[in-house]
Amino acid sequence: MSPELTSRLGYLLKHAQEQLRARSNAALAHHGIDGRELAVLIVLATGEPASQQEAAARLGVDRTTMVALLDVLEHKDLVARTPDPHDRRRNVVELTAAGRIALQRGMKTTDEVEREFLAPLSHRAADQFRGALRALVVPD
Amino acid sequence: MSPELTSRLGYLLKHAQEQLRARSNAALAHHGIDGRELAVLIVLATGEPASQQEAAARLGVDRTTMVALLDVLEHKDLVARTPDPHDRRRNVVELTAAGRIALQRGMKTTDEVEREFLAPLSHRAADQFRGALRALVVPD
DNA sequence: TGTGATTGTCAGGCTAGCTGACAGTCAGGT
DNA sequence: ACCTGACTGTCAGCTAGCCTGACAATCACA
Repeated sequence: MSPELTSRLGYLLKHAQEQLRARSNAALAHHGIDGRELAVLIVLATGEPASQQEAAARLGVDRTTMVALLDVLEHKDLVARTPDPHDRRRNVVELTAAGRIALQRGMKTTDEVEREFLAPLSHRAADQFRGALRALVVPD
Repeated sequence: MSPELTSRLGYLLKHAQEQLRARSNAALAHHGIDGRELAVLIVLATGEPASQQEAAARLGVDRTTMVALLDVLEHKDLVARTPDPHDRRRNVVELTAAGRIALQRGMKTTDEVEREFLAPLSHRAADQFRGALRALVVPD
């Protein structure tokens, strides 16, 4: 392994992300969802019922991307789109009962995957790593 | 921002990677290369002259991906492919003089970008973050 | 009323990466 | 010397993920 490369942040972040993504998706496959879909379920479960655009903004994706994401989740009966009576341009997107179950199981699964992924670090180092990442990503 | 989401490792890693990638590419654009291409230059500069396949392995990409990457870099006159006299199946890939200059400038630029990216962390926390990432990604 | 903004949707394009095939070349056994 | 199998670079074609630009329906407000 090239020593120069493994000290470049870009390389390390890319490969860390890719590796965690692969492991998460493999584990989540048993529940019939992937990491991106689980993230949508999480967003929809927190806070008030959201329009598609609000959900997209919270997740940090484009609203046109959210359309396809919800198409899949709706087809799996994990979320439901209903027209907002107060603003007929909007859809209110909510978890179904099956969606809430998938959310719980998915979170448990990815918790376990994260723990294994961070296993090379001490408990303390893992916490610091998480904190540093959050400080870098979450504004202010 | 959804509090649940910002404590998921997958979300944080993905957005950290994406943000650093965008900043690096913006800064590197002045030198006519992007982050992926710089990574190839780094790989080629470290260790002995490599075949395309060795370079691909060191970089962690597929050999078919390396073909396209080198096509671009060769067209920019930053690398040169020459047939290996000891094994005519192989190409020996090396940096040109312009490639070495681009490498130096690119590394300097991304060093600066990395520093800005890690600015929210203390010097000490940034070092620990780097170390943790390396421990997670680099095998053994 | 009507003018501009907003929402969900879709078509099309782009990037990055993979798989599978191919010709050319090498190595080892017979 | 030959043959079989493995390896190298290359290309075509596919997929996933994401974006831009357009559109109709709807809203807000002068």
